[in-house]
Amino acid sequence: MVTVHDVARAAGVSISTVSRALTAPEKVATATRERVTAAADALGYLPNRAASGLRAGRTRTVGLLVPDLSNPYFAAVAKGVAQRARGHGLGVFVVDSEEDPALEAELLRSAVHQTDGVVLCSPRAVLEDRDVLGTKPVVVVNHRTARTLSVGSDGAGGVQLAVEHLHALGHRRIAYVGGPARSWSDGQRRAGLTAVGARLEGLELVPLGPFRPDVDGGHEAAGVVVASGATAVITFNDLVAVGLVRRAAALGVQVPQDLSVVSFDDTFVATLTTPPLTSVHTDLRELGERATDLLVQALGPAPAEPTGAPGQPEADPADPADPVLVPAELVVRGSTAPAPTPSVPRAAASASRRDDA
Amino acid sequence: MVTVHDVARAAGVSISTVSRALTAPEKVATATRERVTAAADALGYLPNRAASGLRAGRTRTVGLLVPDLSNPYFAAVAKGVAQRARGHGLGVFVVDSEEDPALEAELLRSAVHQTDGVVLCSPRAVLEDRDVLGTKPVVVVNHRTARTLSVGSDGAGGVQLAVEHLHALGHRRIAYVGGPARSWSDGQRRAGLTAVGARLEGLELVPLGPFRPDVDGGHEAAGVVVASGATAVITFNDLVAVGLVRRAAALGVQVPQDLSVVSFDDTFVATLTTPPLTSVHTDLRELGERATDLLVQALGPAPAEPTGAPGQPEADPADPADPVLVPAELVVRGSTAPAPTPSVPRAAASASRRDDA
DNA sequence: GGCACATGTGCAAACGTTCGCAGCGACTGT
DNA sequence: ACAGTCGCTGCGAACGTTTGCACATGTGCC
Repeated sequence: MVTVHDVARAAGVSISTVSRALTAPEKVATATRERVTAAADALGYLPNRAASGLRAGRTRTVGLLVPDLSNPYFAAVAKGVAQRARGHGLGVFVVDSEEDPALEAELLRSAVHQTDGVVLCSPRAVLEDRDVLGTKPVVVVNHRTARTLSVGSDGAGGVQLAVEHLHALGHRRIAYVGGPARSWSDGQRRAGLTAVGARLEGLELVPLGPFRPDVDGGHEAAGVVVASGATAVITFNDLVAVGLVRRAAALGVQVPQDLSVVSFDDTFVATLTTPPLTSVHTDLRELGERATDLLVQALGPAPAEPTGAPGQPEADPADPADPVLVPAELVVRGSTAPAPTPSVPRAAASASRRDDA
Repeated sequence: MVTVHDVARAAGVSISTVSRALTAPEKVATATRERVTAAADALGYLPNRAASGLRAGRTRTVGLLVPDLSNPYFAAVAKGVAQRARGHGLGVFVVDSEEDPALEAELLRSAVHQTDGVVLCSPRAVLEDRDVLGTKPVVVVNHRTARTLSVGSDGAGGVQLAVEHLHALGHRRIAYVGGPARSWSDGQRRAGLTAVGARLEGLELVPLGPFRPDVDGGHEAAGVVVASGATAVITFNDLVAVGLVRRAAALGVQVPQDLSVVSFDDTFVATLTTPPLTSVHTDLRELGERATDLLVQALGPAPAEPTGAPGQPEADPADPADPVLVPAELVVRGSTAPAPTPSVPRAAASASRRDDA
């Protein structure tokens, strides 16, 4: 193993100079620096992370805690984190909590302990562990907490895009198939729903659920949606849409002729179904990237703060508890179509109401 | 931050004893050990990974290098690795090479340097870096090299299952839509193809390709497959099958009435299509787990070998260069059906030939 | 020409842990 | 009863790096 000593000997300087030449190049004369760097990569020197972490107090490693690494959603976020971390010269320590809240709490604690900060994805446990959260910066994805920074996708905005799209196609009665009750994302979307409901007149919005966020949940939702009399439906994610479309077909309801469907997430599943799904797209890689950027910013210039508030972004006037939102965009595919003609009278009624406004 | 010193003080022993009580419990008297462990988790002590890694020479961390973390295939393998590593008390340092061979080589080098060993998934680069490979154990997934341990899915066995299934349905002319030319997996499958071709008589096997291992590759393959006159086709993976089924339908060839399709991998994509795909399933989580087990075994009891062969599993008579194979199983769904009747004469012909044998 | 000052470099002390070595008591065999 | 042994524990030195401090040299100013 080649160490600073070897490089120092080769370059004819002391180990301090080597260390400085590589970590704080401006503190060293240009000629010396070049000699050092030349020697370093001639010998193939790579600094020992353990040693530097030990002395400097920061490990140049971030933790990434997800409920399920094999879930394409988290996998995409993880990729964003990994990519950005590498850009910042940070390593990624990845942990899978297996959807278990108790395990998650334990792993969070250990992850925080051996990294400089953690990106916590869609936490399943309520995080109240003050001593864990106080010590190092933690960025939470798809969740809001008073004590940490957070990022999330703009579910409210996404819902509004979806509703506007359906409205433009003439739909006036639109159902929403909700996800897990305690989910922040679901809350965001329901909030967006009421917001757009207040804005666009003559619209009847039918929030349903909670349903499980998978194909089976879609199966269960299908009956309720059909019974609701809605001509269009927005689903919590792609998988729910898949289940819903399939079961609806079994009930004799064709998509998109009889029922328009807009899903959330726009994973590649959306492109595989027949018809392909119109979906609210969020760039999950970007979600991971933004989370990492936020974390890096919180790590900031402070080399090692033993305690106290994690480095506040001083020029940012926004409440740090408000999640940074990654914008949503609507990708229109084959699962949405103009509202079926039988609903024309209803559309006419609502149009007249709109004239009143 | 709570250190061994704090625990030692609380337990009334020296720091050496604390260290031993936690890392080599058998070297310490039972009473003392209990006092130490009690003090340790009363104070919430967690050993500092950097310090222990520095002194002990092993980091208790494994590296995981994948071409694309957001690819569900690798995500599943990654989950297996993460799970098993946790079981062994190891951390996972994850790196995404973004499908770039040059980047992969560089990242491999750095990953090897700061972990105890690396699981390298489906390498895109030829790994010839002797000094990298010599120093720490590396387990390669889906690849065979002379210098490292490896695991892979039993593609040859999988092909044979697929062919037998199709043969039993009366198919006699079966195409194979191959993946990337240099791919180990593709090689395995072609080998399985010739093996089963030699075993079952009256069978015409039509290897095609290489094709890109995605939906577009399937699109391109469709025409060739239809032109080949095969009544059944085996595809390199699910996505290829999706593309193939879709384009075949456009050409007026219905699956499974006119053409039976068996895909590889059995990701959840296989369940989402219409018809759902008959697919050769490999437990990817298990692939990751086996890789990790192999790595742990190579890490073995040896605390820190500076150089030389990575600890050989002494009781294992098999050539360590032979990949450990994870078995494949066939999951039968809707994309396979009895061979269309026009091929009956051919089936009869081959049946008569079989009588000869 | 001497003084303050900036700039570049080296020395040595940490960081928290592990582990070789030695000491110390208790137990065993003769 | 005494030497030898063994089980348990503490001392202190590493591991490779960073960084405060001191020192040497060169530069500008009055």
